[in-house]
Amino acid sequence: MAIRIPTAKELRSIKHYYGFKYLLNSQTHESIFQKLQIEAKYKDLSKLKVLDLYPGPSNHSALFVNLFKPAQYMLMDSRPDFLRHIESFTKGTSLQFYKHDPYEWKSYIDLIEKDKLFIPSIKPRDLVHDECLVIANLTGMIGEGLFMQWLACIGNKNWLQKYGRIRMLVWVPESTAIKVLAKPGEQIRSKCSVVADTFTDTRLIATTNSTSLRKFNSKILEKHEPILFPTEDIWLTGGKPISLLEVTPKEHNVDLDNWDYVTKHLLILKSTPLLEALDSLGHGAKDYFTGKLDREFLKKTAKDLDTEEFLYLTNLFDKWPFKPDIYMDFIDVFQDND
Amino acid sequence: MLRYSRLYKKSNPLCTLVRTQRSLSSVTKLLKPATSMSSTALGSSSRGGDMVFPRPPQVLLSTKFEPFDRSYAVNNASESKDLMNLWSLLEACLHSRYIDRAFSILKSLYSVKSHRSYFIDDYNKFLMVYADTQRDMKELDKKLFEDLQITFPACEYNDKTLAILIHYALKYLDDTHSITKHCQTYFKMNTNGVRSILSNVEVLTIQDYKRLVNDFELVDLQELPAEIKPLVHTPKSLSDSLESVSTSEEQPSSPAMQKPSTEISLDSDINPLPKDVGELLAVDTIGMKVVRHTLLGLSLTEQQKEQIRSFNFDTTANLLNFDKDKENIDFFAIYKTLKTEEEKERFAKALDEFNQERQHQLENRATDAAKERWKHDFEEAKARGDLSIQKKLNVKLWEWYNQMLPLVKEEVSRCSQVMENTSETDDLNAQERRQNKARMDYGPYLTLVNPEKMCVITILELLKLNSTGGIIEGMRTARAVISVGKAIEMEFRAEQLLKSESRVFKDINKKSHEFKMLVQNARATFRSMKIESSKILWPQEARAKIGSILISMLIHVAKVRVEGVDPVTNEKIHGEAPAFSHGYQYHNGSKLGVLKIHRTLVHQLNGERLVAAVQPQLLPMLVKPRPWKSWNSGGYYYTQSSLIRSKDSPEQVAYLKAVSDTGVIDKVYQGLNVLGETAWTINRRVFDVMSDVWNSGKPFLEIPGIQDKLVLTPQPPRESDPSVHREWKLKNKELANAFSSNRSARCDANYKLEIARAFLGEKFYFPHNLDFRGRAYPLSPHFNHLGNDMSRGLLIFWEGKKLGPTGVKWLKVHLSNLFGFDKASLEDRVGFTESHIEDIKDSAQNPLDGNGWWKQADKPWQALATCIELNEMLKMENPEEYVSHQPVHQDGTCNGLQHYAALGGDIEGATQVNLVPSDRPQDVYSHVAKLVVARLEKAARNGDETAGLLKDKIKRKVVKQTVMTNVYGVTYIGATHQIDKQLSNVFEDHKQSYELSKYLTKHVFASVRELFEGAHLIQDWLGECAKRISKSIRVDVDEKSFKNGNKPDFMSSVIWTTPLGLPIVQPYRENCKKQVATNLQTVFISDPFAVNPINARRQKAGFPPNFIHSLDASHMLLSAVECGSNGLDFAAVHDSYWTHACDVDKMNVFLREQFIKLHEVDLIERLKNEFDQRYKNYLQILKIDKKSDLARSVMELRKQLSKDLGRPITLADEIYMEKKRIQLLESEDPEEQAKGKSMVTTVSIVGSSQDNLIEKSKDGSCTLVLAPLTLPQIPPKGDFDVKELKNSKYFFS
DNA sequence: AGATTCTCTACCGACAATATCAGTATTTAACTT
DNA sequence: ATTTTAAATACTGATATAAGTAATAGAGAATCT
Repeated sequence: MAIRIPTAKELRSIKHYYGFKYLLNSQTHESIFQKLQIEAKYKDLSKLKVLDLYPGPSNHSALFVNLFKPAQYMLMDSRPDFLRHIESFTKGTSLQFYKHDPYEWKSYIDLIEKDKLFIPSIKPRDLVHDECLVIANLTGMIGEGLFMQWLACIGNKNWLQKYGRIRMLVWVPESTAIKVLAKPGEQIRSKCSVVADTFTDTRLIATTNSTSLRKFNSKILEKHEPILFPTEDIWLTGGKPISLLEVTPKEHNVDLDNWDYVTKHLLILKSTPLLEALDSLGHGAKDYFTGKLDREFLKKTAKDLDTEEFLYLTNLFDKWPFKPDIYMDFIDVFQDND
Repeated sequence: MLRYSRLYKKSNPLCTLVRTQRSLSSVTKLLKPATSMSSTALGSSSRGGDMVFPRPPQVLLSTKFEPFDRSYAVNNASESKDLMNLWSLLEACLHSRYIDRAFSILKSLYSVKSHRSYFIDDYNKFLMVYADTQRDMKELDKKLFEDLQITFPACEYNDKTLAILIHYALKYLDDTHSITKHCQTYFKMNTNGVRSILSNVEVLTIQDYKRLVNDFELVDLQELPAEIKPLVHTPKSLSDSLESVSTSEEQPSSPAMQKPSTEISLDSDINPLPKDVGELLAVDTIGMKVVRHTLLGLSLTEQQKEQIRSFNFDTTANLLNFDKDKENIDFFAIYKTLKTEEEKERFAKALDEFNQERQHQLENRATDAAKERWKHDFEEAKARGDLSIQKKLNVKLWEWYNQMLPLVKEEVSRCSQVMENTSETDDLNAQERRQNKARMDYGPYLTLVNPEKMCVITILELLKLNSTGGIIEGMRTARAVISVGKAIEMEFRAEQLLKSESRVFKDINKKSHEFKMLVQNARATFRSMKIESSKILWPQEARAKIGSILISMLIHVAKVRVEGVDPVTNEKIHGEAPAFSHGYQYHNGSKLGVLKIHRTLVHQLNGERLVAAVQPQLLPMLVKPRPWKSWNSGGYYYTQSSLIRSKDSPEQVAYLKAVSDTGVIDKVYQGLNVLGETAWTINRRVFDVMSDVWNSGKPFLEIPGIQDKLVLTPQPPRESDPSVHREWKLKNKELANAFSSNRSARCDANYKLEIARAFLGEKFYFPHNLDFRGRAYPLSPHFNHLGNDMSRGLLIFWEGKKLGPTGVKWLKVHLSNLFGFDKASLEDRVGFTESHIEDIKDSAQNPLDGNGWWKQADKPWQALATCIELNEMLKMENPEEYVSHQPVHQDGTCNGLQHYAALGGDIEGATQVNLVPSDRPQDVYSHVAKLVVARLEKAARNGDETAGLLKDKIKRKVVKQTVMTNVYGVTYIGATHQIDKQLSNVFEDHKQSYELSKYLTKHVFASVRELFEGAHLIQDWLGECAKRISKSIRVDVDEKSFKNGNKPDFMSSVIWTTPLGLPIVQPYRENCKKQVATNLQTVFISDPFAVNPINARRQKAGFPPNFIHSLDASHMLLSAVECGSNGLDFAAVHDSYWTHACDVDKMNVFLREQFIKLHEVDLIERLKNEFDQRYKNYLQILKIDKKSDLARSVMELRKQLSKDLGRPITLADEIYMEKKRIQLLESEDPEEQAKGKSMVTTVSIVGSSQDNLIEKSKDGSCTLVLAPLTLPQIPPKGDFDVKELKNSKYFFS
């Protein structure tokens, strides 16, 4: 039996959205799922476990269950204003609800290891996990930060990603999507797009049809052909546009600490030729690197570099006998004790 | 020249200046005429006798917002900012002799109309330099004529201009006739009398005066300034030596001539010193012989005499003893052994003479001294053939210095070329052209100090900043560049002062003591004048720029040997790496520029003693500080400091300058001078103990132990849970934090000990200045009597006084107080000490090996010092005969509340803070605790469980901090945290203790409020006033700040005058920082000249405590003056007053008298009057009920007006109209006055309404209206009469 | 006009974000009359 | 030589940065709709 999809009417009582935005148009959701080719990616839907984080109104959740009937569909949220709503509409359905804060790492440990309510199977890393899917909405204020941390988790292979390369469908603010999808050479190319490039295949599935659409990398738009939906479909109206990303983890073997240090520092001076920018890596970095790299390459800037080039530099950095202590790379906040 | 001005235009504020002119003039036109405001001053100031409360000077009460005083008489923020920059640049260009550019800057200055009347000052500066380079009188006359007639027609010469002409006439003309003719003409041209011309001692030299008086007889001796007179005309007894002296320039080292009247045998070893040091030194070396002679003439032991004989009095070689193994003369020990007053006096004089010279050296030759040390160590190492890989630090520094120097010289010469436009401009690429353009900006500043010094300064500054700003092995770039820039500026000022001083006094030699004193006196006057004249500070931007240039050069050359591991072969390899490296770090997503110091260098620095980094300019002074005479003249001799530490607020400075010379703040000067005149020395016994502890490297009391390098915990495996990673990061941050706070604590202690060591046996003084509320602070950082227990324990008075009967008692009380046993009666405190006589003896005799009783004290080091003193005293047959040097403290019991209680007249409150005589001291904290308990019990009886849970837990300690901070306006949430800190010791559960804290805080607040009812009403009143003032609008508000047709920016800060006449301006404004490009990176700095919108929140929160602090500061200074004039040595830490044990009773009487005197006047009423005057005609925005009649009539008028205007009326329009109305009302013309009276504006409607308008009717729709600013009524005062204080012995105890 | 979202959070001494780019303003040059 | 126009440069303001919101939570102001 199909689960009733919450209507806009019953959401009216919810006042606080904590800055979160949700797409409420079921039709669009349906075409999104279609585009995602869920059945193709998860051959055995009866084994599929879905973890839905910050589901909010949860109408996409209901739709998903109705469409694909996965083995398990777990919602996780803890925002007071949504609790009542989620509780009431999941009652008597196959949707499960875990009342914990998806922001907390501990919530996942509790869910999986303590309460054992949602147990992802462990899958080898040579393939994408085909029995587990994460759906999340990170359009709130803390969203971008959390998203970046999740991406880092893919790199680290920890958190949920320790069970295998678990695919994630994440709603993010459009600005975040633009950033993450930036390619080498672009102005907004930044650490997070390098992270996304290095550890994931990220596709733009759907996005708001807004004027800022042009800020996306045009090639990406062409290639991904995202579904466009009007601003009016977003609940709470009048807000900023949002986008849906499909994040598919890649297998990798990156020297993370050094890589992190190198990319972070180089991208500070992202439009400065490497010849100069490299010097900020440590005492005498310029001398070392100029001896190891050819002139043409040194004319490039950090924002032009692709994944491979960053990895190459990381490797060089690691081999540098006089490299600085990368673990001292933080600031000791001044605190008064009186 | 045209070319210059073109270039100049390109890169300088001139263009913006000219641009803004148009929009400006429209604003200026609207300003009230200058005359209208001075009439608003409070009555006529009948100043009689001992006026403690002088009327504030008129300028302070002007309703017109004047961010700058007369020379800054500009009322547009951006314009004044440009002016400051232009001045700074002019000064720099003149010093570097870029005449043409200077002239073009003059032209831009001239174009600023509002500045026109002061333009001549700038021109005079130019003229002096011009004359110096021109060397021809005819040219000079011609130039002046041209300039004043044609180029600057609106500018008129003044007496200083004439003085300049006279000076150069005397210099360049050689025949008597033409000199006489010229000078006569000039004198005739005077604008304010011949005397006024002659008063320009910074222009005319002693030689000039002599020639004018003696040779040409153009002026009478009586016309000369008082300080100069004796130098020109010397009394008979001195004329002989003077005669020989004045010719000594021609015959520099003829031994016969230098034989002075005193009978010191003069060896012929008068070393001619390097030319640039000036002739003064050579002579002073002889002076030092006099010192030695005088000292030897005292009745000393043979050993002491031998010490003195072998002591090198050459100050260039023997400044302060920073050498650990060397023992300087212990002047203090000698002084103590002297028996007669006469001998002491002679000794003091000789020492003072010696110290005068040393002070001079200390302030001036600091950087050279550092350089010499490096060189010395280098050469020593070279001689030993020991230039090994692990070089001594100083050897490295010397090498860096030598490599850096040519680079700096090169850059300086490039700058000069650019400035003089001699560089090839054609075949330059874009990069170089841009660089040259940048040189136009910083060039003038970079060429001011010689390259050698700049190198040394750069190196020293960077080393000093090691591990600051939260960077583990390095520093923040922004801090570094500005520090270096500032240091260069400081050096420049000192150098400049020294140079011009020796210019003026170069013709003088001095031999006899009396004559020397005269010269000294004249020099001091000269210095004051000179310092005042250089009021211009370098813009922050310029500092950052030159700082970055120098630092990047150092980065370029400074290399260290480093060790690394080849990752492939795993072999150790050696190499060379830059010692400094520029990079970035992130903090919460913000970038931060960082200058890293290489680890090997950091390790080396940690091993070194910190001698190298002690800023020698800002040490305690060896001679009495220069007395404060005006806002920027006082304190150190060559290092400029200002009376108040203004927080980058030109407004503060302007108000200060306005009163600086009017005499109204003389009491402030006097008070500060008393503080500065207190002579100190180091307590050697305590120092020895500390030194032992320090060298052991172990932690002891507040001295942390030596620590090895920072070891971070290893990273957990990558795949562990994110929370584990987070833990790891936090842990490391904690480790780093502990490490660096330990490091900085040890550094701090190290500084203190090093300075103390250097001053062992010396007599020294602390120059003071004020924070913006008027509280006094010593200028020397690191080590002073405001420091921690350690600093205080090291300090004793230089002068000793016999204890006498009361002294013995007070010394005992003092010890008891230091142990925290200070809530008992004085008798009991004496009892406390007497019951520990054995402990005291043990502590004094075996401080480290004994029982260590002293370590249990609240303030152990001071307790140790007092134990030692008591022990010595007890050795005396008659303890009362003991000569004590120990300062004894008298602390106000919650001084802020004392002032509040006096203001509010709370009887109960006054009793609790000891304003009322009592046989035991009252403890306000315990009392509040009691009140809280009473409340809780009552609540518990009514069935409040929370109260029941808490009622037994309320101790003094729980409420203490909150009661204390209550005066500072602690918020509910802040107090909750404080209490939670205490309660969490009792209650395990975090949540519970926080809940309880929230509950308890309410009761504590209520109790305090109950106890100090009147005080709190006043606190609220002050807050409300501050709020309204900071949200008020001046009628001639800057039109630009009406951004969106809405409210304008609020610009008025809270300003008041302390009882001592010191104007206080709260500096809290929004900080508008901007990015400024430098060589290394951009830095984010605020422009100190900018006038930004008010930060109303801080204004409001800050005013009550600041006002109270301004009162306690006044009280302290008044007490200081009183003590000073009664011969007491006096020192103070805000609300803790110190003097000799025997004088405590006297001091207590004085300070109570002064407190009464302070509060006899109704200070609150006085404040309100001042506010009413100052903020007269200011407007405020009110919310009134839309349906009220008043609102209706305002709306009516608005509708009418907007119909006339043909567009909707804005707030700006309303303000403009009101401005017009006020202008008319204040007009001289009766017709206009009448017009004003009949004029109706929205404001006048609201103003004339008798209703109480204050924000009523929250419900119902409201409308915003403009109203004249009104302040709330003063709350009623309680019945406490401050006169009761007279006999309250526990007021300060 | 009314709700929502920032911002602080006890005073003073005291101590600090930066790279990059789009868009606009101003200057310089290039060109025409 | 002067005026006009285009290109170049300078200046300003906006935005992104990293990636646990440090431990805490309520009042008051600023901003948005």
